[in-house]
Amino acid sequence: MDRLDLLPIGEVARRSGVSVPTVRFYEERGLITSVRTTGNQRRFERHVLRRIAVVRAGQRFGMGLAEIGEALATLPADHPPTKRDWVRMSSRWHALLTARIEAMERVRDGLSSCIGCGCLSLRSCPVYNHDDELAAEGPGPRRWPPAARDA
Amino acid sequence: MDRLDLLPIGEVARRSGVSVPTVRFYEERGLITSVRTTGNQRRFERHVLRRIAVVRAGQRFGMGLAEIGEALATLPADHPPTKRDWVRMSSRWHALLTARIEAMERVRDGLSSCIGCGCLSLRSCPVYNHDDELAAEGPGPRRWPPAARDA
DNA sequence: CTCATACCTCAAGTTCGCTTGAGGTCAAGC
DNA sequence: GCTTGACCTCAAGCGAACTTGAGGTATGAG
Repeated sequence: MDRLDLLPIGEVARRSGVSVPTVRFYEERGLITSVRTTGNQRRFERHVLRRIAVVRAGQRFGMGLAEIGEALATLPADHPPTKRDWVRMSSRWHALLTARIEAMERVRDGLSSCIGCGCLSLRSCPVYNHDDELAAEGPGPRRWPPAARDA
Repeated sequence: MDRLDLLPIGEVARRSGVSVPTVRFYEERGLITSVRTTGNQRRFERHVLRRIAVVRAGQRFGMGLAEIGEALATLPADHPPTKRDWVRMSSRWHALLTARIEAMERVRDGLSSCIGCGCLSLRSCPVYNHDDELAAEGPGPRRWPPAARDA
């Protein structure tokens, strides 16, 4: 059964630029899948490289693995995705990214105007008071952005 | 000694919108300071509210507390900062934010062109391969952005 | 057959930015 | 004097995204 065109984990790691434990970790999180050899070793299809590339790209957009996983779930897991699959997924990401960029721009410009007026301590300040639903997110680190609520 | 114009921790928390433990935590990290009453309770000067506002703003820019702390260190800790102090600090942040926004735009636009060519798995892909210094950051969570290395 | 890698699993550690809890003090009103 | 609520300290926990380590198996070259 051990097909030759399947990649062992070290190859996947090398080619995708992540570490071997990270590849296992991504599999554990369901972001990628593998089959096993008769000797219980993982073998990956080539298109997991694309999936890992998507994961890394998503992380650069400030997404968590869970969120990325949802996006990946819209792609076929068994066969390599078609161009249509990519276009669909990535256009959503494009919109999302644009929204986040705009949010950052608002904060940045708020910063300037705020400095102009010297109001940083006031409740009406756009920097101080940009989104006022405080805390209420439970423990764990605060990520940027807290959520994609704006736009 | 217990001055009246100093704020107890609960007031600081309420007015700044963070929790009481968080205020203590920020003090522990040196982001803010306090004096103690005869009964060992914290009392804060009013301008810590501004400092906390700066912390929250910085977090929205994707900065870590350490980085924010460095910025705050350029402000006077003892007396309320002057407008000049703010301008100096915030103009640096403005530049930094602009750089990050531009980086995100590059990634976003790379995403589009990438989809156009269907190359997401290739090493030459601008999304896949945007900054290639991989891993090598030790344990802990990956932050966004990994660093402000670009621009 | 032996040896060096590359792989396996499972458990525990790391950083960040907090929260939660236990157990105790302080301040003010009744 | 008593109770209530805000405060104190210290310790431990959490979620994210991994890394590191211990101890063992597979696979392929010599």
